[in-house]
Amino acid sequence: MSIYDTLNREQKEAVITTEGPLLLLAGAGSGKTRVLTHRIAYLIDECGVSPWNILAITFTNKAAGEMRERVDKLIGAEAAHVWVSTFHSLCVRILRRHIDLLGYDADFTIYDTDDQKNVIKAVCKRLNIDTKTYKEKELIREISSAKNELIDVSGYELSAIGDRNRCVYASVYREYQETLRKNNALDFDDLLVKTVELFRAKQEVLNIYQERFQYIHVDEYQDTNTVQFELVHLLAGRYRNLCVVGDDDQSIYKFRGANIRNILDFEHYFPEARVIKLEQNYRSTQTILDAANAVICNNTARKEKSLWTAKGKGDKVRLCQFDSAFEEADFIAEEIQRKVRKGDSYRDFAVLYRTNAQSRLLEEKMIMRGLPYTVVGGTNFYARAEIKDILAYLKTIDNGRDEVAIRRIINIPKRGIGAATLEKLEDFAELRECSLFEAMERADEISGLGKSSAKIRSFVALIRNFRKKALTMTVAELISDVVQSVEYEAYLQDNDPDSADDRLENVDELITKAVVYAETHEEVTLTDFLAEVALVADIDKVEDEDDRVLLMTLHSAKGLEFPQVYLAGMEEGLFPSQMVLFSTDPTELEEERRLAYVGITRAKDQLTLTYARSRMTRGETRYSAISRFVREIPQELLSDESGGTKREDKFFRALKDSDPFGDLTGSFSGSGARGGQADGLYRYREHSEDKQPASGGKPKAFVRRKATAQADKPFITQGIGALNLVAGISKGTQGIQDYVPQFGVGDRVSHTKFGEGEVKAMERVNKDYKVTVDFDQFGTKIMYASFAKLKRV
DNA sequence: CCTACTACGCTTTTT
DNA sequence: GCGTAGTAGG
Repeated sequence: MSIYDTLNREQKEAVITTEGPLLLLAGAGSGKTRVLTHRIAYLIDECGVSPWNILAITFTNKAAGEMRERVDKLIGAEAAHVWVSTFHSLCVRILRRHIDLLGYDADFTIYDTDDQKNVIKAVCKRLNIDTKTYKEKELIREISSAKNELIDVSGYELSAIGDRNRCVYASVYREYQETLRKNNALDFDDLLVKTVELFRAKQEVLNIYQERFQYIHVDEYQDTNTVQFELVHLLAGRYRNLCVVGDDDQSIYKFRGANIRNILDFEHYFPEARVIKLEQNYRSTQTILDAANAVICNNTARKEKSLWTAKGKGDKVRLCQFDSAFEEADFIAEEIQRKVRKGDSYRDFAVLYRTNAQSRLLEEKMIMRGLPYTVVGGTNFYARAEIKDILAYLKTIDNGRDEVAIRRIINIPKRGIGAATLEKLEDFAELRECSLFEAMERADEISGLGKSSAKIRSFVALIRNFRKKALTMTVAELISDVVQSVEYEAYLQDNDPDSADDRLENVDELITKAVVYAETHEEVTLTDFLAEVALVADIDKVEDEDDRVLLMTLHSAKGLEFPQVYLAGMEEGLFPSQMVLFSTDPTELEEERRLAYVGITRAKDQLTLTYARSRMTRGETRYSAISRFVREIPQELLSDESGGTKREDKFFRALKDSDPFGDLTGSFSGSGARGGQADGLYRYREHSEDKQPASGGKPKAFVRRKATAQADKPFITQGIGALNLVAGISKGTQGIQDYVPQFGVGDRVSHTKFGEGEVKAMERVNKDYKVTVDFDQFGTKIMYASFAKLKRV
């Protein structure tokens, strides 16, 4: 009995086809990760390949982590030498070693979208470009797609000749790229582009990695873009042992430059390629698969395949219609609550939706019923203002050339260095061709600074002092020191007392992350930590052990599976989105349909499609027809269980209706006219024009409670009183976490890092608990319940 | 230089 | 409806 006996015939074949290019068309739930991990095991155990020579590339850290774990389990300690990595972190590792050959320093910083926007803003100002006509977002997108297509500045300029608009883009692209270089920074796209540049320019470097990575695996190949394709192509150029795994039906990242042709034309690029299809699905019931197949077969650009399962038919796909999104959300929360009472677990459920904005209503209803849930996505932890502030300090300490970072913190907390002073510094820096920080160091050479001069001096001294400390302190200690030295807590309190506690917790969590990072990595440098932090996605942090309902976008859900799935907001104009409906490019609708396919195939046992006839979007109530994707599912696979709202007749009439938009929406004119009713959907203003004056401070914020409770123990009895319903989560933050302590003084609790201990004291601090725990091994620690994830034992 | 108010734009998806 | 960015006034 070997580990390979559990594989089916196609899977086995994929595992033993180790030499040459291999395209693995792996349908949803067909066990592709199993195949990949077994293939790696086979290479090592049966073919005598050194783990050192194996590379596996994924898109997310989470996927990389999972694969790493499974490979470890399969082959043990040796697996540590297999390189399992995301595209971006692979590139970071390579660039840290060789980027000096391209004229950057090895300690380059990585810019996220927020940083990019700041650079673009400064660039536009410098070039006198009106950001009203040329939107920053638009500019970023244009530059990003150019990079994804491996078009460099000169290439872009060439292609822009004769086109005024594109000439403006070209000038921004050039200036942007020069700014990044000056700041010794790379954006996400650069990480890939520069690696390709490096390989193309330096054959000797490419040789190293071609020799190193003799067997290359790429997961989610359908989502690769041109740069990634080129990167893989270059790496596999010598040995051509390239195994790519993907499903063209799950290609959903075109907006990010993913090129579906990479998978569709694989055999064209590699004529000697073997192609193996994995069509047996181990996840879903036949009914769910039939529904998925029925939807996806409306697409034209795809490789023919058909999923089947040995599982039975299972329940029908349920359709639930509601009058409003409010009722829809309430139904979902109510039903989950009911099912959990009957014995299901929270973690059995996922609610998937098209846009992040939809999470709001759902969250509210979950809170009202006390269901523990996690929202994946939305604002990334590392994109929060307080985290970015601290990271900007670290970046300034680490890389003095990072102007974006300096500008962010130069006056945070307020130290009297305002726009005017900053401008003088910048002028000086430009004149003397030095960095902004150098200009600050030479502040006494700049005339007209007046009192600011002393303030700048003390800022410079502050940063220098941090740099000195950074040599001996751990990252975590350095963060604490920064927070204390600049009196960041007081700054948060002054700025917005309501959110200060939450924000401080986030800062504490950052410290925790630094500690964990140091524990799990050897010889941690500040540079490493900052890079790690820059490349973390939200989905990476979802912990499987947590028993909570997951709310997320369809995009985030890819690769996951749940016994029971709700697809909410199945409406024309929402899903498929309006943008797509108005696009002249029919492939966009196909991408949207693939998204539907991804959503449907997440469900193992039960799939529920919900649809609201009216929905508030951007302050307007919109009425829409049922999604065409629902209509593409054969009626015999559906059952209407609207949970009490008896509307079957009308509902099915709408479904059967030959008018593609049913009787529920108004005229649909694709005339291209904007606004009003011309987009085919009835709209009207819900609110009277004479709004209440915004006196009395803030508009009534959504009532959010940063707590949940077990369904059978309502939160009130947990000691979190009704007062806590008052808005806890403030601007910019999201991701409501469960922290109702399920323990009290005297209880034994366990902590992920510190092990077990006894609760010595608990103190209410605003919306949180400060818990004092005496740990068996680590002594007494005081921590906030909200993020310590203490569990009673 | 900082604060408070207004106006705008946003919502498709994110490594 | 909400958050951000920009502007006017202190």
